[in-house]
Amino acid sequence: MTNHSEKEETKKPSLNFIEQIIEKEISEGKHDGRVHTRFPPEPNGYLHIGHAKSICLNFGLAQKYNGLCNLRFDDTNPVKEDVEYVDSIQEDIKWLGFDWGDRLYYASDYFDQLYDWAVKLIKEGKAYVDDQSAEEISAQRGTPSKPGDESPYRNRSIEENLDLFARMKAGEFEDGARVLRAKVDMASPNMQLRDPAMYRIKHAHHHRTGDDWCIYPMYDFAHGQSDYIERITNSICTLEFEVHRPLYDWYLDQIIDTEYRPVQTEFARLNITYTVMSKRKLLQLVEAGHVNGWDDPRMPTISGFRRRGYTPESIRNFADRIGVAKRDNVIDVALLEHAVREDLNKKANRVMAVLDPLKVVITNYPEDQYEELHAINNPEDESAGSRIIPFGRELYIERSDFMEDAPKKFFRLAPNREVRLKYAYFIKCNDVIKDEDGNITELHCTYDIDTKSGTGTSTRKVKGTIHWVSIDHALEADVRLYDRLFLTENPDVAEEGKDFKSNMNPDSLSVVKGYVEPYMVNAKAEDKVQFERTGYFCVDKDSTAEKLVFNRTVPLRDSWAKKMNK
RNA sequence: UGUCCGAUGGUGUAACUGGCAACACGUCUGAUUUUGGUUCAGAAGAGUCCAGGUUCGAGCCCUGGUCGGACAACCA
Repeated sequence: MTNHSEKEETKKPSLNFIEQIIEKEISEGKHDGRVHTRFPPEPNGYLHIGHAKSICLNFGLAQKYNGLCNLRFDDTNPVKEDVEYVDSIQEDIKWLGFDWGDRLYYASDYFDQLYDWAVKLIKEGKAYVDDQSAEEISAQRGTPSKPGDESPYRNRSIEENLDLFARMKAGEFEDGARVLRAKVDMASPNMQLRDPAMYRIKHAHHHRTGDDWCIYPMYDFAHGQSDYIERITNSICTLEFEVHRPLYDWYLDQIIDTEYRPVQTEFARLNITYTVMSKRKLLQLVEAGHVNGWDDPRMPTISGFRRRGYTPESIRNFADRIGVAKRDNVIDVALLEHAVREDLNKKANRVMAVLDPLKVVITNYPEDQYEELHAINNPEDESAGSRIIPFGRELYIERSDFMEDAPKKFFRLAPNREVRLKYAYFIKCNDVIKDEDGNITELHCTYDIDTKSGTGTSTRKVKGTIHWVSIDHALEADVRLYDRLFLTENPDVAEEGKDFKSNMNPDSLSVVKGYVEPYMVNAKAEDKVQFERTGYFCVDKDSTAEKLVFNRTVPLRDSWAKKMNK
């Protein structure tokens, strides 16, 4: 055995810091070697690519270490939550390729247990009912550098607290009239520990428990306990919950009577250039009509990416590559685009489509004659097979593939220059026809019958190959050309008095009428193709037999355009 | 002004109990190509926030700074 291969075998795959923690726990026999994670969305919006990172992390860890991952809706605030979101979230996770088996849970499943634990805390003198308003409590909380003041209700008798809390539950009080607070430490340097609210009164209809409750637990009083109930080993969340961890542990300390205890670990959330990533901001875009719903292909939501033509594999690969760490990060959107191109290059059939048509008449091709040409569906995948393309006297080519005063390096069509029509013949441009305003309306070309594709009869070579469609056979299609939603790398940096919306790209969507080869007649929603030399496209759900609709997923890399810009 | 967290090429992530800073994206060359795509070959780009210390040896350990982030909803 060579030294080299020995090294290969012994080289450990690099682990992210959470995997290191887990492997250490396993080696120490913690949790009996179990790994059980959970993905805990609040059903108050659609999932975005940042959630995809968390989903891939939590479900991925469970897969890797032979464990389980639960789906748990964190539904403790009925005024913001809705079944629409419960449904879309499940659909998106499944689409991404993950499965929670029969472990679909809701924090609201635990409301009775949570209530009992709250009563227990009251009985132990560790919780009290506060009659003050939210404003008063807030005023007493102090600041990060100044300790808070204790509530005048902090030392009520246990009996009175028990009575008041029962009456809160019974609906005797109005929203906001009272709140149950944990008695921790108003002088704690950690603001989260300054007697945090455990329960608040909300006479609101809950999407699952209906009108059973009019008091609802806060996130902090529900989350750790839910983890505990589900026997979660690793409770993984984003960095902003780091300061909550002492409270997470404090609540657990009050209720735990086993050796087992869940551990919270935090990682940095995902940011992407030219994108905003908060549900609040995305909701604003939807509600203000800046986009057409949560699944608008310009949205960084999972449903938006799905409609845009991204594959689950590409998103999972992306999540893999960005890694997991604790420092703030901004991922270049080019990495995401690379991930889709890489996947689609292998999977998407090639098809010819002209998006900005220029008519070409092949003057030496007989009128009313047509022929069928043979085309490869995917040069990267032989099993994709081949198809037939109709060719005739009148064609469309891309306007950008013709230049009247072409530089030497322009390998496309120009007066007296020759190009190959992909899968067809060489053509030479003889005449440029213009209207009275000088706009080019038509090209007259001649073709060379000896250059037919695949015959090998041509001895000449030509530098460029362009795509085309036969006018008589092409199908008309609406093609939606999507571009980035924001003009600046960090949309949150805005001028004085303005917000992220001032950085929106006014041209993030343009719809053009294009022509595609007849092969696409039976295209179904979410079908993905590459329009040869243009980009990857996906059939939109708005598409019908009468009117095809395509969304541009991502353009092809274009080194020519790059050169032209210099 | 308190507590907690973080700092490695342009970006992101690695570097096992200290041992010549690696991989990916991006950028740039060149080759191949019936997609100016793909593929292939190659290049440039950091000496690891700063200052001390421990050590034969520090990105990793210690001390002190600097900078950045999080925390003051009856949101999650």
